[in-house]
Amino acid sequence: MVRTPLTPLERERGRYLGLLLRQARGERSMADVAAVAGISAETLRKIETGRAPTPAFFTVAALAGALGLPMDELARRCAAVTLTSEGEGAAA
Amino acid sequence: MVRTPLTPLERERGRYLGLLLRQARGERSMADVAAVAGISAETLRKIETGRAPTPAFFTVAALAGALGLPMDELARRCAAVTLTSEGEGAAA
DNA sequence: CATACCCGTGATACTAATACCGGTATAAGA
DNA sequence: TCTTATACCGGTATTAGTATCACGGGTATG
Repeated sequence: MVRTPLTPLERERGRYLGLLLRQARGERSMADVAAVAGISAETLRKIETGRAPTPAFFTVAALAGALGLPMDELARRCAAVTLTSEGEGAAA
Repeated sequence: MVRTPLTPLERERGRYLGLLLRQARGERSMADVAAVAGISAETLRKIETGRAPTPAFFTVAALAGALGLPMDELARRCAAVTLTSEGEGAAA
């Protein structure tokens, strides 16, 4: 095993990141936000649904910019998920 | 071509990101910072030298935390590289 | 000289991100 | 009903990140 597979906790953290991004997107369409961020709508959908739990730094940066979200805020809240290590709620 | 290869500009941006991280590391050793961030020293080396130009979001988040750097600052300065699109200096 | 770090590079292994395609489902509107 | 728009899902293709191993150079210390 050379590259460690993502742990369930990392996947949970990715789902939570996607949830935050989706909430920030609000009423705007995926295609719109993806176009502004310069990524494909498919990729945005995968990130929002947590199927791409560890997206690239600049991908998140572009999304955060398009959504008006501070990245440190995102990272902090996702880190909280990792610390609590609940696994089910991922909310609050 | 399904996944777009990294453009020279994206690689340049990655080199600049690595430069910023290296500057922030200062006198500390790679092994120390990598251990604190929870990644391997080899990976940190690749990121700092720009051989991994688009690291994962949480990887950068862990490094930023270990180095006391704000991620928004990092993203902003790297975005400036992309905008100016110089390609050689990558400094200042 | 030997030992031990620290950094750099290359090769290798394996997983994951990104993108495109087709299909499906749902809701709104003519 | 038919069309359109949006989003979800599966598969597929390709590139890239992450980790380990091995080797080399540099520096410092015994």
